[in-house]
Amino acid sequence: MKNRISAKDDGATRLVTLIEDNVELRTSYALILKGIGGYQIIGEYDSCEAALKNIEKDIPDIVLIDLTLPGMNGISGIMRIKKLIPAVRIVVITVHDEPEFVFNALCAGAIGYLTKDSTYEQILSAINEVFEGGAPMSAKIASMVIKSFHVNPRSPLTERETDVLKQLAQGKTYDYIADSLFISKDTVKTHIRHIYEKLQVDNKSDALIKARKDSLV
Amino acid sequence: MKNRISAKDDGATRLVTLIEDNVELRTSYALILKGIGGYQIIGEYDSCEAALKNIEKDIPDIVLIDLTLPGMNGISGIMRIKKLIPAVRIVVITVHDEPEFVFNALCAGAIGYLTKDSTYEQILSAINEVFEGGAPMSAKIASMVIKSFHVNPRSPLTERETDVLKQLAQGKTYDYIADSLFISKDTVKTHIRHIYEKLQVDNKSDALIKARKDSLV
DNA sequence: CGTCAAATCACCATATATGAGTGATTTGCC
DNA sequence: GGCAAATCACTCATATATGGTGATTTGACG
Repeated sequence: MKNRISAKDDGATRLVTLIEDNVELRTSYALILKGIGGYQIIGEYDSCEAALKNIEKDIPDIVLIDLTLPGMNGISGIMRIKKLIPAVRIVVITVHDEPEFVFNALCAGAIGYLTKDSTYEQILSAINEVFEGGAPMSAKIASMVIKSFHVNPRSPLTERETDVLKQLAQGKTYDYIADSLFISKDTVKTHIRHIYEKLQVDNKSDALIKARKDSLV
Repeated sequence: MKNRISAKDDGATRLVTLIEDNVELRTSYALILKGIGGYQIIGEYDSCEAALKNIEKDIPDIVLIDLTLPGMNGISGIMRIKKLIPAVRIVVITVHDEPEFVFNALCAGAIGYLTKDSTYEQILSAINEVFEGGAPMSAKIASMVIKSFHVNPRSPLTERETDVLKQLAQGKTYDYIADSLFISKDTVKTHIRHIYEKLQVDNKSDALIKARKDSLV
């Protein structure tokens, strides 16, 4: 290890680990990276289990990983890898574009998410982007991610009611909300009553579930 | 309006509104779009107020907007525009890369976020990307957005405690959590006690604040 | 000028949730 | 054998949430 330079140093070799059970694909990825300078495949595995056995001595800078793998799934794999090497940058390459896969992978620690319709040029530029501090995503994924932030522009709630709901959603108590909005606890209660009426619920849990479902907060 | 074709039709002219108080920049953006086919500047404004007056008759497909503007700020502007025309796609172009600006703009309804160090090529390709269902972001912004999903891989909490905390964070009651995890309410309380000990807090609100701060959920 | 929605505050009553304390069993791992 | 994790039980006091009813002020809109 002493004669290996960290990828953070300028011009250093960037170490890449591949985790993909499809041999053809894995070989393709390896070829893309070998074809250009600056990258070295430090590990090639067909399962997370195999990768995890070696990852602490490989110490890759970046990991390209599929999500559907024999044995441990990719999401769990990402979590375990990040636990062992928090600084590693993990990019998902998968056919899956379902929200569960995408958001679970991101929460687990992925810094990029490419779908398998990506061209080799896109994959390569994604990897370069990661090293420049970016977070590459296929267009559809980026759109899903950004839209997950959007709040309903035509909420039935008033601005003040939304303020209150927002804090309820953060687990704040009536007292805390009253203080932070400079109103009395009774006023908070009135707003909450109106919120429940408008959302047609009769308790906090259901209100928050509905609020999340309808992107009201 | 009857002789105007919606941008959703193939080959139709794409209508763009610009909201930017810096005349030089605004003119540059206009020139970029005029220089290529398929785009038409339907509105050019130096404030949200001015844009909002005309937006319902302009009906742009896309809005390029700055965040720091005279009068109404860009975030409020985005919210109001989305309220009037929910289908419009709004792309922010600003110097600001602070989290408050970024996440507020995204929550308000922006589908893209470019910093002003973007090249004209990047701006143009971003606009095209929007029309292809994408969500263009500058590299640093994409990185901020994705990292906001990451959970701490070295949480002090056990898996089960994390399960409980996750549900607490969603506003669930002890009873609800007990049911959904198939354990007794007393066990839930025990887990919560342990969570409070580990996070060094003594109430739910503070636990959730700390959990969010440390990305534990 | 009248009406209405929104925001504000008050008081009463009850049920539930919460937190703190204490103790105990089982399981699996090193 | 020791330890951490997960499970469940019981008690007690207080905080919190919910429901009901009513009232005032403000600003917007026609």
